[in-house]
Amino acid sequence: MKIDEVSKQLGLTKDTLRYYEKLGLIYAVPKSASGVREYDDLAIEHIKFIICMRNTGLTLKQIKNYIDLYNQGEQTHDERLEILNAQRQYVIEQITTLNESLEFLEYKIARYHNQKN
Amino acid sequence: MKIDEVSKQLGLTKDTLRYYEKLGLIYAVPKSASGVREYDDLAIEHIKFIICMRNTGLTLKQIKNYIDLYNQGEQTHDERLEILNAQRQYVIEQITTLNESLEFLEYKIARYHNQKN
DNA sequence: AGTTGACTTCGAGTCTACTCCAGATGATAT
DNA sequence: ATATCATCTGGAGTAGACTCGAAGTCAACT
Repeated sequence: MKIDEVSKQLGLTKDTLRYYEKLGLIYAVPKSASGVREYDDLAIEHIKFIICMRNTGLTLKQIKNYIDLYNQGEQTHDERLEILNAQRQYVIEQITTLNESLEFLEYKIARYHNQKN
Repeated sequence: MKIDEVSKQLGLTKDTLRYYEKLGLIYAVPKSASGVREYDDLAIEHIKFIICMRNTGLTLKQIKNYIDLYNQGEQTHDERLEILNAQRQYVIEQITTLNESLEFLEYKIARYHNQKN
């Protein structure tokens, strides 16, 4: 798959895909002899992982850090587990906050329908 | 309440509180004769509203727009309702996305505990 | 009276995450 | 063969949300 198709499939712009690669977030994107990226399944999975982590609120720097740890191998196992656990906790908090905001929005909307605002 | 106490209570820095006011997000913060802010209950509620809207993913500009509409009175009723409804929908989507990310994180964490990674 | 500490304004600087542009190269269609 | 199109690199620019520093003011304590 070339960059345009990946872009459409994953919802990132082509610039963003190249930007992530430049930051070192995506390694091992195969390139043709003339330098054109040819994304394989591994690269796609890798990008999906980045999108997922980004959705949880990690910065690109933090994601890079995680990937670097991963590449350092077994010795960073515990540190990576800690990151995942912390992020899990953070996601739970975010969901709680969003549920509260949702309730508040629905309360407001109900009031709007009662012409009270 | 002076700015330092508000800052601690709401979790925004003093700079951020002044910044929001400068953007026109918080109006009517009473000031003492010498120009010191003295936040009252109305101002606090107002800031809590801003934090809540920000948590749903609205930009400060969008929040400002909503507040401006509000200040224009009854004639913007429908437009404001539309904004709230759209944001409600967006929050629901965010919760869905976060739940998916949570599942993925838990799957990863489980694998880590099985020594598979 | 002087010092301390919290407040003020204003403008500039920072960080994150893109986003865009220029100029070059290469593959494909007519 | 030439035109079109997508891709490439490198670097600059942008948007959003702060964050900081300088210089000044004011209230309260010693």
